Amino acid sequence: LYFHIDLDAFFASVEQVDQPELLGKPLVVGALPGNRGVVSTCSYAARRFGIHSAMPISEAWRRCPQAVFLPVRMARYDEVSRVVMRIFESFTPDVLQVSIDEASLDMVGTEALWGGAAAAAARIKAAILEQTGLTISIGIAANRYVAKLACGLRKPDGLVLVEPGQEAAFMLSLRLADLWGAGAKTQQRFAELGIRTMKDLAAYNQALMQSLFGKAGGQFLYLAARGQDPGIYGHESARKSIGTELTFEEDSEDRELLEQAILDMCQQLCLRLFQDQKGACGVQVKLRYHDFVTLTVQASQPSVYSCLDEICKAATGLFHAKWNGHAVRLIGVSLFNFSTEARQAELFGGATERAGALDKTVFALQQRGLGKMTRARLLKRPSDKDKPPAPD
DNA sequence: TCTGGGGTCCTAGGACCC
DNA sequence: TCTGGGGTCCTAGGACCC
Repeated sequence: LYFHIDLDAFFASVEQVDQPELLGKPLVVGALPGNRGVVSTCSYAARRFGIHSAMPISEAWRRCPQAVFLPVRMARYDEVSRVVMRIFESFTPDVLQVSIDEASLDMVGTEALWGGAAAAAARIKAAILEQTGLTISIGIAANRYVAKLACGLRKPDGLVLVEPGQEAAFMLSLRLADLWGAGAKTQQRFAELGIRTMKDLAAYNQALMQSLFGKAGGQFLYLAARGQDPGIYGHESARKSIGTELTFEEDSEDRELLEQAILDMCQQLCLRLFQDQKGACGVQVKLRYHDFVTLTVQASQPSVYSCLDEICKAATGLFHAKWNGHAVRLIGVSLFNFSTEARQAELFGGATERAGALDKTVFALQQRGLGKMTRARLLKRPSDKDKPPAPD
């Protein structure tokens, strides 16, 4: 059997563990009121006001001004997440981490150790609560997909077991809106096609489904509707891209400011690349205008970008190739096509020695938390780049 | 004061090659 | 009295999830 485990209102719950006086209160973790942004997670008390994840923070504020609003402390949640995953691993060696707050456990063969499914689930819940103060919800089923859906059914602190052989019947008991993998657009298509229930959906054969929703999409829906695992967590694959993006508090058409944002983001990404000892052959820039129209441009080359400067140049060039001069709401940069033979020597010191040396200085400073490069220094080239940045 | 930031995967269309 | 056809690679956009 598979156990799908989900931490309840994770970010909000961590804040409540760290600040017990917040327990039971409406708590919203995400953007701060007055800023652009959305709710990341909120406590169950906040949900009673109609607040939910991805809601604009202004709307959350309107619904419950007396709520406590806290910023996202991702480093802290990562830390707690690692503790939780380690506890899961004490119950079975086969833990598939799905996200920061979810995991899928293969519990086959652990009966002798932990007893039946219900007993094992109780032990896991107790261990997590005791060691972290957090509650979890667990779904148990013969495949990972059904286990995941079962997990979402009763929260918080839930436990739902789907008896093997009952997968198809279980699916029929769900609402169409609960079908994981069919989001807003697909739900709209369902409505247009007159599909209103899981039963309606399960009536479609595979060929018809694929003609309507594409090869992969149709296959997914066909299997999911029957409670067969469409393979959502199939291959444990390495990360394929890293990226960062920024929504400005006010839309901007200031060229220097936009370029500066790109340079800052390239620097962040380079640091991560450096820490991971990877090289990237591809750069992508993303732009969002005031009207939310979003576009992307990318470029890739046969070999790895060899230094911060090269990545910045590529990103800035892509930006100018796309930007129409209108006010920009968001800029993003990401790197992809990681080189398999990423050699750090080539990456940060080889061909372009000076730039490489500069990069190293920047990274060394950042890693020691000793301040940042100034804007001017990042912007100025090439006369400035021979000198290492002053450490103040 | 509408609409974050981190990702993954799929698809359609054009370029290019044989 | 034309303009095949298949395969692969790349790019941009989009759907979806946490």
